[in-house]
Amino acid sequence: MRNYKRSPLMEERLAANRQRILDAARTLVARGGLREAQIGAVAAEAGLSSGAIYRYFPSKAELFVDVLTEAVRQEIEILDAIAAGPGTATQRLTLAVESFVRRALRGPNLAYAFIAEPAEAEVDAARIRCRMMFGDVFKRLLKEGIAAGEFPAQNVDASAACIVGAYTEALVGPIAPATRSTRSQDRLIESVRDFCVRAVGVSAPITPTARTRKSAAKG
Amino acid sequence: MRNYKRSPLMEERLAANRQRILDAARTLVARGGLREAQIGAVAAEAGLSSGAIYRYFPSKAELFVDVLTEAVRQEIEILDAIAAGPGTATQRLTLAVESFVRRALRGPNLAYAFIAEPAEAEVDAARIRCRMMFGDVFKRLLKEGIAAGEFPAQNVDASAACIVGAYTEALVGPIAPATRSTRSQDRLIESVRDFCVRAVGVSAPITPTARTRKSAAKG
Amino acid sequence: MRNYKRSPLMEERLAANRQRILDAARTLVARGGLREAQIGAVAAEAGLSSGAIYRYFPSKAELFVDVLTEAVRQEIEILDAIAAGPGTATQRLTLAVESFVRRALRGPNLAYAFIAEPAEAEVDAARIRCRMMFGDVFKRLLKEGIAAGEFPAQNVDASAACIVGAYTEALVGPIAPATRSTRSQDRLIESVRDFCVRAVGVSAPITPTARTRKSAAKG
Amino acid sequence: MRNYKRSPLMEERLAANRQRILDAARTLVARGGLREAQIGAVAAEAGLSSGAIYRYFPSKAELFVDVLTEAVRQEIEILDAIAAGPGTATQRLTLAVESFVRRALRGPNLAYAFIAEPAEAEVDAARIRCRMMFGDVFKRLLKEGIAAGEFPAQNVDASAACIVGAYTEALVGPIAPATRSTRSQDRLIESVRDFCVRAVGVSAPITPTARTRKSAAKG
DNA sequence: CATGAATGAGAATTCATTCAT
DNA sequence: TATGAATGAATTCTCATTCAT
Repeated sequence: MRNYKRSPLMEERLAANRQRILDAARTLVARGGLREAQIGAVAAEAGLSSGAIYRYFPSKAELFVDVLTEAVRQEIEILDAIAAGPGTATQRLTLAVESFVRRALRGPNLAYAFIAEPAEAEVDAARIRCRMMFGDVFKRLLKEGIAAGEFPAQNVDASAACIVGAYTEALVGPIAPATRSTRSQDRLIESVRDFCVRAVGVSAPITPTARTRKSAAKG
Repeated sequence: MRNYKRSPLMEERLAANRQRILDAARTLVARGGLREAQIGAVAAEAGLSSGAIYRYFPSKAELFVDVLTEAVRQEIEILDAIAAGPGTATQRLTLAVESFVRRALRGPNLAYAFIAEPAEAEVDAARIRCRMMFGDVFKRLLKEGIAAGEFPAQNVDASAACIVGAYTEALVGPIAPATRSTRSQDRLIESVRDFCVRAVGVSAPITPTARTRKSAAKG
Repeated sequence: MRNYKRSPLMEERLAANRQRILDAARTLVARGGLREAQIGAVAAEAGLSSGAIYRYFPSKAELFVDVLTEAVRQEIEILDAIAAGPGTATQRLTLAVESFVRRALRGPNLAYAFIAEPAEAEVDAARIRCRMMFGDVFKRLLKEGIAAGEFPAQNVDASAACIVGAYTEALVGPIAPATRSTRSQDRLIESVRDFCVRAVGVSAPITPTARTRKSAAKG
Repeated sequence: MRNYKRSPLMEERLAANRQRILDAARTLVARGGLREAQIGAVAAEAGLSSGAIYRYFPSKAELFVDVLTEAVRQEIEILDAIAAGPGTATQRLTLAVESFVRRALRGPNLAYAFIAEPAEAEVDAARIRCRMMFGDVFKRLLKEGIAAGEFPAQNVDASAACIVGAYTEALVGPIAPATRSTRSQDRLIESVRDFCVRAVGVSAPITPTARTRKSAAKG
């Protein structure tokens, strides 16, 4: 508790340890869900002792809140970049959904655990907050599109939530097994994307060419 | 030896107990997720001892499989009735989604359990089966609508999953707190319904009047 | 508790029930050991309810004490008859051991459970008493044989216990699997018999012919 | 990461704890059989928490397998040394039995566990193995004695089992209470020893003097 | 600061025994 | 008297958290 002689070197080391713990937790959740991510296992994966975890996080719940928050922040940043980018609202929505879905398919278990798996109340609350953050991105896009006359008037809260729910189900639900060919994954992504775009009221969804996708969507 | 006292009265009492256990489990899951629904808590909620639970269900896992199955069977029946009823595919899809959403907003929020923790393998398997059952109803409707020229060609598996996911999220997600006015609930229901109908490619979703609704949709 | 109108018919019926319970318990112990012989299982096997067991026996422990005692009494009677019968001490010891071993091999699991398997303290105490009863038969024979000059002087308590222990091990121990040919069982019986007879000091054990055996040993 | 504190001191402490657990289990089994030796009781006897047991042993069954194995290994080593030592087969058999019996009479009455309840399958299997190991020592001695013409031809499997059974009964049976004078213990030991030696066919068992015993038998 | 052994509060499940019907 | 549903204490094992080294 007393800050005696905390050199920059030590500071760095501590930050590195903290990150290692977060990474370890994330890895384990992705591998086997929260159920498998016990403190002891996280510590082992991080190359630390279980006691050490409590130097960096006050409890298991707070650790996983941080893991979740960190994981989601990256996604949000990417979505925000797309939403703030060039193009019509329709184009940006299309890209955003596609990017979101595509990235989620890469680490399905992490997405699964954090989107769907309940945990302690604290973690659960964080999960809800994260879903809201995702929804907000889409909500902003919807508002813009409606203002621009691209989409019909609608309950943007509901539509945003529906978008998040739609791809979540399509990804973690029964039709989304982990072992799929790239091609079939592509088709799934496109299907979900088109579903969402149609849902907001675009009668003829655009289908970006590969080139368009490459240049605009990083995810 | 002789069935001295296997009276209809007792028979009734047993059935009532079984139902009380199922209801208690359902209530607890709705309240705090599977995590909070321990055998002891379920027993207390049902007004029985924990040992008694095992007279009616061989294990915790099987109890919750039954809870899920029972809850879902009711919904599926109603959805099936609507899907098999009169009207265009568009009309029936509209009604089905609306009915589904409306019912879920009532009563304990069991929908939550559908995306809940993978818990024991047995429960998880049941969860997946249930989601697929829901999806199948919508899938059939979609196929009919496409055949009838009402909806554009699309990946019906993905679209069905998206519909299930969309309303699930809208119900259990951040925008669906239990304490809302009837009016705002109605608006939410209509928003989700319209989202889904648009999503399958109907450019101008119908908005059934209250009278139409009353006469056709029971949920 | 009050003896109101206990007809002879009822009396008979109660005795029959009691015996059925004892038989059921014995059967179950023989089948799977005390571990498998729960009150509920005994009741089912006896065609009664578990509550009924407590009309006839005050507790599980006392039931099994009775089962044990009854099972052992039969054996003791047979052994006593042999011991009190004709022939030299050596001949009678030979027959007694052989009879004992032979009968035990018929229901190996019952013998096993009651000779070897510990249980509640009460049952355990009864088990000890039974072993002593067996030992006493041999002890008497030993004393007679020593008095007659057939056996050398020895600690008859120890020798009697050793005889009981010797065949117990040979029967329930690793070399006594249940599935054996009659012939190999016969050889085992003879080996144990000869071991015991030699052990008490008979230098050249007799080997009774089949005829001798048939006529003298009932077991 | 770095093994900061894996000091020899801690290493020692862990080994001591492990041994304390084994000793505690052994004590409890000797006192009241496997039935009384629950994890909680073992932990208390060892001065640890029940959770700590699982740091040293993966399950209750494996703990007791280890208890049995450890107890038996010591005995087998001593018996083997005697069997491989100098002297005629008769002399060595005499010493082996005596040593075995003598040691069993000391210390906690673990011999009991050798005929104890089939408990978990794992423990049971270990129990059978241990009995066979004891039997094998005697079997080898018997074979040598027969080859040397000291003992008559006989079923060495049965005889070996009988020897193990004889002293087991004499030790754990009704005639062997723990509270006896040294003198009466000595007499019991000699009686059992002579019984076994006679049993394998030695007509005039030797009775080693105290001096012979001291010099040859350590147990 | 790091370690990991130890803790101990649960959690699911079993089963002898009781008691209302 | 017989029934068998209900009880609840007991048991094994888990794992987040603490703390002596």
